[in-house]
Amino acid sequence: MKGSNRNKDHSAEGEGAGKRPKRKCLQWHPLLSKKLLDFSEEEEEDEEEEDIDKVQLLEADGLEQDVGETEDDESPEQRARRPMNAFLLFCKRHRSLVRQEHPRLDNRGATKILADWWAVLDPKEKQKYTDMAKEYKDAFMKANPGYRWCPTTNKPVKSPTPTVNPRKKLWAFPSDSSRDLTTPKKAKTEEIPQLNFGMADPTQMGGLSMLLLAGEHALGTPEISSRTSQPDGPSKQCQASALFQFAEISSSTSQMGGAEPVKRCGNSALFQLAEMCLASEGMKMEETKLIKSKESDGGRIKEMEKGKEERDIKMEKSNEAGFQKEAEFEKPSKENIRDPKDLRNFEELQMDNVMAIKMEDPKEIRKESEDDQKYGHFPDFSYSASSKIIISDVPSRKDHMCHPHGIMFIEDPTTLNKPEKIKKKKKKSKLDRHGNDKPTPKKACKKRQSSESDIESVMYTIEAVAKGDWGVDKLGEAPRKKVRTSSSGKGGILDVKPPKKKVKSKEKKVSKEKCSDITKESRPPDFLNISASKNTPGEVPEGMKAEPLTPTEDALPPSLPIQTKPEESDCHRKTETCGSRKSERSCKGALYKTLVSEGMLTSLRANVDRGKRSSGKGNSSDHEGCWSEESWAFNQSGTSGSKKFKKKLREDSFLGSAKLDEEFEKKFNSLPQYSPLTFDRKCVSIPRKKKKTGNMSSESTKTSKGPFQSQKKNLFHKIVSKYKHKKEKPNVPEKGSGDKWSHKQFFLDSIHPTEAIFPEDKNTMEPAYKVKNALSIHNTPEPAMQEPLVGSQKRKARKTKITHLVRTADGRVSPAGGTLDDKPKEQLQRSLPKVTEAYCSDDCSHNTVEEPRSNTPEMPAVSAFFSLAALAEVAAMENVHRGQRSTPLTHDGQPKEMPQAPVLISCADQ
DNA sequence: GAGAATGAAAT
DNA sequence: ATTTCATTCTC
Repeated sequence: MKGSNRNKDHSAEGEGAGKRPKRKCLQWHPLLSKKLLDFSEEEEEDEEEEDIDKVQLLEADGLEQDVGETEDDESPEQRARRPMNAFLLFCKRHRSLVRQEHPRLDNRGATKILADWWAVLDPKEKQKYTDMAKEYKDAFMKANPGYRWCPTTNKPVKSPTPTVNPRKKLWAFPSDSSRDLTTPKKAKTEEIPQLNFGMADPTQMGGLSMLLLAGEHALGTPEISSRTSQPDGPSKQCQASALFQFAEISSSTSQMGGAEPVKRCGNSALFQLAEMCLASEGMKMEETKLIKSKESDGGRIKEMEKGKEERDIKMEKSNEAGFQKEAEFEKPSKENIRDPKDLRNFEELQMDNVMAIKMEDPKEIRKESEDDQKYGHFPDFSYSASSKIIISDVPSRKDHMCHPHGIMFIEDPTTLNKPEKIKKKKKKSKLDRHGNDKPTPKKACKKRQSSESDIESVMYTIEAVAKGDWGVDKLGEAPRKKVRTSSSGKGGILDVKPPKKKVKSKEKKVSKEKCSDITKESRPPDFLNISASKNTPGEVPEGMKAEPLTPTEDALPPSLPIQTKPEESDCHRKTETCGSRKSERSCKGALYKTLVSEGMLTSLRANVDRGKRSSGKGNSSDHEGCWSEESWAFNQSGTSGSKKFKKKLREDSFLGSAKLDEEFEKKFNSLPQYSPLTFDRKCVSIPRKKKKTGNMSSESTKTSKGPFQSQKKNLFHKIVSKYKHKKEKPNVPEKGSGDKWSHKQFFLDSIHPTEAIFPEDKNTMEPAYKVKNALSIHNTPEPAMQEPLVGSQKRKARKTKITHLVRTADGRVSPAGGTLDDKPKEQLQRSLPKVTEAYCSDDCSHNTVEEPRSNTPEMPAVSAFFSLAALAEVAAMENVHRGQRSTPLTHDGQPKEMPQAPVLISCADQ
């Protein structure tokens, strides 16, 4: 896609100014863009030359502030993109959902919807995003002290053209220094992998490096900067926010690329990532059953150094593998690259790279041993990062993928080497992990699980957890829940750290004991963990089933701890299965982990109980099934839209930015994601409120202003457009959307929200409604007052007006502006609005805790949690609701029911 | 490339 | 107060 862009860039560069330079603010490195492009399209070689050119260009641009912080190198590049604000984060996270819900809508429409959602979003939830944005911004600023937002006036002439590609999502951009290293060259020279390394390190790492810098600043510890003192870093980092950690990771990676890859690799995150990669690869290999498996094992083995039982076994394999490795070293990477399509190839490449690295830099590795200590601290990060990266790569299939992998590998190798010596310190954890890493292939799981089995497994796991069986230990250790909760409560960032530690410990234990096969299984857990970080719960199963490659990876982020137990059991049972594919067990384990991490477990447990009591399994089973399959898709996407996400991953992957993105994403993913349903309802109800205030303010402002007329025009225009959108929407909200959501989204939502899970997901939509109805109580506390002060008043005004535009039950649209209009609506909604709000899955969780604020007489205030009674009510309501739908208000219009009707209406409105 | 949203920063 | 630009991605 962006090839054209690249061309543009070049031309632009040459031509210079162009039309609009994007302003310096954009940080995008021309190099990166070019490189990326090159990679994708052409070969590595070009990159070098281009890079040079780019550099020059950059220099020219450099005038700007640039930031310099980092080394500069390319000051111009330094400019990173300005950090996203809360709203943007929200958009990024939910856009995919919106799109899914409303495929027809174009981005604009989606954006509008997102804006509506945002407007409706509970302050608490908003705050999460705000915090995240702030955190990121802080980190960013630290990293780039000199960074100016954008010099509005200045228009740096040159910069613009180069920046063109920008849109790719890079979060951060690279610190120059890393880039300077330009490891890429090395890579380029010979093997793709190397190139990848180089590429990845400098450019991609840049963002990370920035983060690192920020972290350093924040911490005040030189360590990071020095990198040498990495060991300290971790601990401090831990203290620091997740972003910082990311930064560290990135830095480590960048360093790798640059000067001393090996050492950095040694660093915790990288190391872990490497391990993860290896493990994952190994897993895949095993799946394939081909030689590859051997290789992977060898890689692992090295990592395993710690010398556990597994290690020994692997050693044997490794010997064999090693053989191949050597052979491949020389060229295999290239070949592999060519074949990128095949995942296998990728894996092989990665393996090769790793091996090569090890071979080359054994010395460094030793040095890194020091770093190993660090690992203990950060393992999680690395995992997540690695896992994500891998995923991205896989999906991409393309050569670009290679880059990321290469990077990853590099890190890994170093780490591997280090571990041997270091073992003493904290390796255990790592080792365990390694063992775990091997997790079975997701695919297998999927197939088997396909439907019932998965569900059963899930149920089983849930039950077990509830009982405290294996789950207990895990749970106890498993911080995930905590994390989740914390994340839900706050930002995901903080949460991240704790879990990591736990994971390691767990991992260690588990890994050892398990069989070699187990090792495979163990791997999945890692994935799970990752997923957990993100959000995706049921990933495993799905990944297993179809296109396991990309999806599976995403789906299964690593969650070490949990895996262990399941794996063991699995081992017993299914060593056989293990060979071919993951055993159900493994899947379960992964699932379990995921659940735990997500915080879903608790809710699931509750649901299960309910299900048993109240209705039959059917629901639960369905639910689970749905979960596994559909959830998976979501997982793939990462929390956000699956498809989109994949695409992104691909792009990112080549950029190398993938890592950064991933890192960022983790946190980003930690952010709650809300189901459309919740928003829809809210939108209906809330808008009004806003309208009141908003209208007032907006109107007043408008009137006061001179531009009023122009605004009017705009308004009109917007209204029209909006109306259009709404047209499309209406369908969605009701059933169509519901169906879509039903499983997938619903689950997703439930995931983040932690607590709020609705037992009867099977029907998804319906249940949700029910629940909502039941919950009705809660509701909109804030909305009333909320005034969208923020932003330009104009915008608000517009928005408010727009929002005002609401459809009445009749279906006609009434301009929102009129407060008067609201009345009728309010009356209708009165009952509803509250309910609707309450229903938001996310909100529900919160709400539940809080209490129903608004009490609508009608709806009994259901306590936050659904009791059986509550469920029953909901069910009843739902039935009623349905009835109404089919035939509007057939019943006597009991006051209570009325609310429901409004709800429907609201949906329609949307 | 425009545009749709919000928000933060800079002017 | 106003202008930029951050993200996303169709048209």
